[in-house]
Amino acid sequence: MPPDAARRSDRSRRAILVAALELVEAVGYARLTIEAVAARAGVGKQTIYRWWPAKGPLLFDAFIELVPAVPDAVITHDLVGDLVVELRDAVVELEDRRFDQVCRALVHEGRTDLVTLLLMPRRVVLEERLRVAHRIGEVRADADLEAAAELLLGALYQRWLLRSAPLTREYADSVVGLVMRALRP
Amino acid sequence: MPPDAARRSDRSRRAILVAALELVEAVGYARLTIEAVAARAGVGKQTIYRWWPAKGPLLFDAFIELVPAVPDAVITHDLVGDLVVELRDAVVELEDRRFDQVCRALVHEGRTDLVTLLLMPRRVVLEERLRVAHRIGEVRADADLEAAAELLLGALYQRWLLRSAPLTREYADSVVGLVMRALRP
Amino acid sequence: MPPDAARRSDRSRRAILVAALELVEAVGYARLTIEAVAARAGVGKQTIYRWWPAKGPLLFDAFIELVPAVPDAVITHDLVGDLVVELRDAVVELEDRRFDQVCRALVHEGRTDLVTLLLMPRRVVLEERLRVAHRIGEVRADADLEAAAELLLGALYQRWLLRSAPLTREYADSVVGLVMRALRP
Amino acid sequence: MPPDAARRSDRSRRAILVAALELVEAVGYARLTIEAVAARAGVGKQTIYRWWPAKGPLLFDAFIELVPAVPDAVITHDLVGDLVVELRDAVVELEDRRFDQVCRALVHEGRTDLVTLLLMPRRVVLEERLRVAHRIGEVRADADLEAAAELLLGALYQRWLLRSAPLTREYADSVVGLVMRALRP
DNA sequence: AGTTAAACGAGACGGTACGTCTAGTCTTAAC
DNA sequence: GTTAAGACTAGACGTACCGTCTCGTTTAACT
Repeated sequence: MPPDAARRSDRSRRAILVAALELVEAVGYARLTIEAVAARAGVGKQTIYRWWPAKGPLLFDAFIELVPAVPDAVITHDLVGDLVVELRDAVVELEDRRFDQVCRALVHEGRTDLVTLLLMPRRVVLEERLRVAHRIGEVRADADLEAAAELLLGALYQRWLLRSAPLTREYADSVVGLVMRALRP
Repeated sequence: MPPDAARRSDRSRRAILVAALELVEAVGYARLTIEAVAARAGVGKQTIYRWWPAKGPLLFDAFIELVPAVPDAVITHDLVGDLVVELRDAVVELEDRRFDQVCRALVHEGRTDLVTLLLMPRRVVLEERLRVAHRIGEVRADADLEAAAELLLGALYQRWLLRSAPLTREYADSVVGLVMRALRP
Repeated sequence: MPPDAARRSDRSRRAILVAALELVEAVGYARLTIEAVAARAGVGKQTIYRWWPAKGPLLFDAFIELVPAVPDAVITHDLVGDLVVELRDAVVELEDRRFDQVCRALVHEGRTDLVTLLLMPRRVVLEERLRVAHRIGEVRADADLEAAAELLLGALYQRWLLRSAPLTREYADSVVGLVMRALRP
Repeated sequence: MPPDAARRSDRSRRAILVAALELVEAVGYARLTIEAVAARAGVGKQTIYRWWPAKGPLLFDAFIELVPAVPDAVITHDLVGDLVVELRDAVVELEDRRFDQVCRALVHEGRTDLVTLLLMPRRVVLEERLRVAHRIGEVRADADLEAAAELLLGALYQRWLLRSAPLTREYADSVVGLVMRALRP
């Protein structure tokens, strides 16, 4: 029989998500065990296995539920400034241990769906901002805005994942500078 | 006592590396166990633990030893063409299951040193090519070549790791196009 | 609060007892679970736990209620014949899978009270028959009839429980023969 | 691969047997878990599972190894006295908590083979004593000595297993008295 | 050539965590 | 307003690997 979501104990569900998030922050994803989550949540292991197929989705839910979502970017008259703000914000997010641990793990497990849900909002915001700029001629008419947004964030994400160099705010600035050169009319 | 490399059995060493590479290709990094490698190589577990501290370095060695290195890029008079060739080559490399599995795992384990050894050569080649172009004025005098090279590859690496979209040759081309706009005088 | 027997659903009660007996016959006592009984009876587990403290008493009730009691032994003028009939009857009872499973389990759980209720009747019948024989001098005046009855049945019960040898009718006969030698004047 | 008995750690083996016996005495067979045995013995669970298929055989080995075997009965000129001594001895054995728990459990699990190994020695001794008596005419020529030995012990075993009445020394005496009446010429 | 010390194959060991199972209790939706 | 359904806590189950630790057996360098 499949579990009956209607009868689900919200108390247990929340306790599990909280415990999972606390533990992933404390010991990291790799050393986090379902047994420890169950123990800390005061919950039977089966209750976790009943509702989540694996560590990854569990932590995804924990993150989604308990960590506040990124606010929409404000759109001012300063394109470069707005992009810089947005990228710096992304850097801050990547420095959050919980986001870092959960997201890395999902990447590693190939949970593209979940990774996308975590990362996509930033792309959307970036594209929206570029589209506004595009409409008023601040950006080349034939520019591929999607590709540009991907490039902006991709630069950060690559450094973040590969740890090839520190993820500084200056780096974010320089990426914006470089890409803007390619976008300007 | 530290192990005495002089007496090391080359037969066992090679058998281990071959077994490791075959297994990582067959079952992936996560499901690969030292026990399985030892069994397949016809070797005692201790012989592996004696010479490698962990799965990661073992597979790194296996990859380095058994997979042919990428040849240096030729430098022609066609800058865009050369960059495109190099990026397409990188895509081919990322599509090799063994490279993919080993490299992803090293990324995930934070073995930045080893990852760098695997990925850096491409950056170096790219920078060299850009430097030649810079010298002859094909590229803006004030361009940050390091950043540009990182951006070019970063675009690929991010898609590769995040699996956010397919890693096509067309994508490589479009990245070169975009970045070149930022580099031209 | 204690369960209120007045409100008890007789329908559920009977369904539970029937299911329990069918299951114990089908899978044996050890593999019988309360969960399975509840499922087969179309009853909630709690309804079982409300009225029975454990598997043992439940099966005891099931047995008592649904399996016909042993009839009183007929008393003829043939003492040895009567004893033999009675012991052979006991052997038949022990070969009933339901009796065997339930009774063994109760023995193992140390439910002496319930075991006694199941086995005592045979002892009583045997003692009665011996007492008649005693009265008419067929049995030694100073014989301990209780001990004799216990010995007669004990021989069977020990073989039954220990499975040290097959429980045949011949064995029953030989036991009667041996004990009768001790009882005759 | 089957375990290699030659490399077996005697230290662990003994620690396991000791722990098992202590635990079965402390908590009884049913509540004894392999996990607890492993923990108390300071041993990995796998080391138990490697060498024993189940709780039953483990405890059998523990009992056989650590509890002194019953000495052979002395044969004096006093038949009744010798039988009484032997039966009283059996009662003492049955009162040993470890023997009781282990043996009951083996009975319940239907491990007739192991039960036989535990109980048979007493039968053999009894039969030997009766055979001596038979040879010198203390016992009827046509007596079935096997059946007599079984009856003597069966009386005890049945009371022991059924707990139908206390297992006293007086009871042992009275059983000897009754059976002897059947055996005397 | 004989000695000897290290690496070797094998695999048992103490552990950790897995994912599954059953017991017995507690909760909820529906009749 | 009782009951079926079933989710819950608890914890043992038996398995898979971990990384360490002997065992005897090669193997190769130094007498």
